[in-house]
Amino acid sequence: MNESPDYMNRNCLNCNCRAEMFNLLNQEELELVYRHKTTVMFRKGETIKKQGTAMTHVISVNSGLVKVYIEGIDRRNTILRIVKPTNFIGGPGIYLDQVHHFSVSALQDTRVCLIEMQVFKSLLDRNKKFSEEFMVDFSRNTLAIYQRLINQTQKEVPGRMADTILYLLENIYNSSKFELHLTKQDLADISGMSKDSCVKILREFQREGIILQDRHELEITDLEKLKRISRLG
DNA sequence: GCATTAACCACAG
DNA sequence: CTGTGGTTAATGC
Repeated sequence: MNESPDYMNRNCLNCNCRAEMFNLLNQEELELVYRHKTTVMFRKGETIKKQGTAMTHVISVNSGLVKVYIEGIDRRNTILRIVKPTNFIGGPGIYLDQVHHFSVSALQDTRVCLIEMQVFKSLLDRNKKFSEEFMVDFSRNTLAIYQRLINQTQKEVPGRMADTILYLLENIYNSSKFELHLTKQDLADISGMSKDSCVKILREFQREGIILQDRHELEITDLEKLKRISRLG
């Protein structure tokens, strides 16, 4: 093995797996990123960042899939978002207290770039367009969390699960049939319900012909009905 | 009260 | 990890 993988040699300038906001940096700025980042491979299940630790880096997801989640009371987790390539993971710690307020772990083998936070901040400081795009990304994520807060507090279990399936369909997999990288516990942690309720409601959806579960594959067979359940709560 | 919902628990595959 | 059934506590007629 004399050859290092392609991504090790590539500088950030030509990289096609960087998060979109980095497109707004010029050559000099991208070289700065290149000098202050490391590219790391994580195996499925590994923890990429741990809630409560010092926030030394921000993350750009190159390949794979990760979950961003809060470790709550009594081993209960709440998944904030699923992040696919090529997206960015920052967080309130950047400007607040330099601490990770959530954990990040790999749902499948995943490659990420870890960019030194001080360098990232200096880029936000010197490049207005870049900083604006960062704000847009941050705001979008915030809005999505607001939406989910409403869904979870004002809908019952079927509506919550319908929302979760629609979220995966529209934001992550973009296909009515996909290999699910999440466990039932993960689905419960996104939907704000117990694992038991999650299993039961998915069975119920299957009985009603809304979805088809086959091992780790999930197919949505009646999208209209799913949307109706989401609407009615 | 009574019915429904969903979490909790124990346990089997 | 996934699925099932019984129990229980909260909520809404």
